Amino acid sequence: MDKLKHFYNSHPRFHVAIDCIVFGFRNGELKLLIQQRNFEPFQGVWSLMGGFVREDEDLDDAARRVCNELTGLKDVYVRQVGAYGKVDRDPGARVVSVAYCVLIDIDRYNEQLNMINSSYWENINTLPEMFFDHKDMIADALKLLQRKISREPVGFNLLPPLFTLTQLQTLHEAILGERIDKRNFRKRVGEMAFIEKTDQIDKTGSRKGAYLYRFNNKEYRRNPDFKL
Amino acid sequence: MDKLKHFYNSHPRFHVAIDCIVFGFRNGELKLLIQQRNFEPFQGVWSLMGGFVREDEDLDDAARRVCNELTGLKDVYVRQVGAYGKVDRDPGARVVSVAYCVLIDIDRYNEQLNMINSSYWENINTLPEMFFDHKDMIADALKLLQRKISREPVGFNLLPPLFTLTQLQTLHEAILGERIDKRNFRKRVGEMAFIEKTDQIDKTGSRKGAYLYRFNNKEYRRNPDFKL
DNA sequence: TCAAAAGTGTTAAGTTTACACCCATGA
DNA sequence: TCATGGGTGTAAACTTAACACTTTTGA
Repeated sequence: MDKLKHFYNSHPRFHVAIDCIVFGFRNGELKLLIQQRNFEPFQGVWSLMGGFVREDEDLDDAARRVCNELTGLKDVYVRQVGAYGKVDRDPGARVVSVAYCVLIDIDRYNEQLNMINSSYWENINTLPEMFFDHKDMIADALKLLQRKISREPVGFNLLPPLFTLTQLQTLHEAILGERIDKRNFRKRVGEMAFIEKTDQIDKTGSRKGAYLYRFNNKEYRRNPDFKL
Repeated sequence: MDKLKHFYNSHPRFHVAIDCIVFGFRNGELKLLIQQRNFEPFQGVWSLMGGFVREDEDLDDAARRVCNELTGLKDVYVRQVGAYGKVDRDPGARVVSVAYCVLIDIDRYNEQLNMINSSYWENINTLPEMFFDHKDMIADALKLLQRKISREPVGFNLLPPLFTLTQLQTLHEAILGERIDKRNFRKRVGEMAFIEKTDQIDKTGSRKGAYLYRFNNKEYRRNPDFKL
């Protein structure tokens, strides 16, 4: 067994960090929660929300914890994007970061956290310069999201429990970066029984008002045919 | 600066390993290169080909090095699958593994390495029980490969420089796990100028002989429309 | 009364699938 | 001469894309 210990000890050890690409959707815009570093070096530089993995924590659990610490939210959609391990990607020490794509309903986010964390929501198309490889992580997370949004019901994690079809369509447009035909989009939504029309109407978006819809996950699991 | 050091030191450090899912293709079968552990604990258990990341090495470079050590090959297709970080996934120490999907032309592999590494090529459908989460890594690597094979010219990395259309089709079938219509497949190949017919004929696969084709990467970059 | 967003079907174009026979060769 | 894999085209089914007007209501 000592031989075993020696075997492991002969190899280096690195810090392992989590970086969260936290997506939100508001006013037809896809936004990211980013943070200003409040310590040297690179104080003031914008970066993703992150934290270190603990000794007794699975990677995925660490991602959920870090995400919870930064947003105050639990039961949030969290998926791994990948590992980033350039030698000098962190100025202070060798750090391997595992990036996670996080989708939240921005209405549930407590804006006061922005004071505490020196963070804010920035439109994904107008991000400032960012720390080392964080732009790469964001690009990869966005690609992941673009790939998933049309094949799995992940978009609903970015919307409130009740949403209009215009909101849903605008969300898809913001993620895919292209316009979608309204009638074709609604035709496809209509074919999916798990996107349920309620009898409630949202009047904030127009004078006429629009029906509110709901994602029914039980119904989705019964018949998971998703294509948008 | 000391404050900075202290900041990093207050967080734990882990071993970071590379695990290679090495794919090969021979006799119409998709195969994986797997290895029998030659040290305790779990001596004799089958595992992926792996190694530890060094202090002065990017993750991707480590993957290429490990892959080179195990196959003797350079300039090989290597793509990250993801990071695997369950607390107890390695019995000896906390190890975070980054899995890499590796595609090689099995003809270039020196079979004598199998003696040295206690490794062998096993059909992907008849793998033995494997070390901890290695089956998960394999499943994820295969999904990645399935996703890519129809949209990018990655399959050619698994074939010799000259190949018949039947070989190419059988490769796709093995990766996707389903039969493909011969005429439809060849129609699509015919539309892609970068899959070039040579005037050479392979007689090993049939009495009649089949034309050999070649992937032209320059031509592909000129007009990268891939859809198989 | 008018501006602004909601809602609603049809047709053409393009893509995908299904399908069967002849050919060339070596044994 | 025959068994084996190589090579070839067409038509139907399905999917996707393009397109414009009416409705409701608050200001």
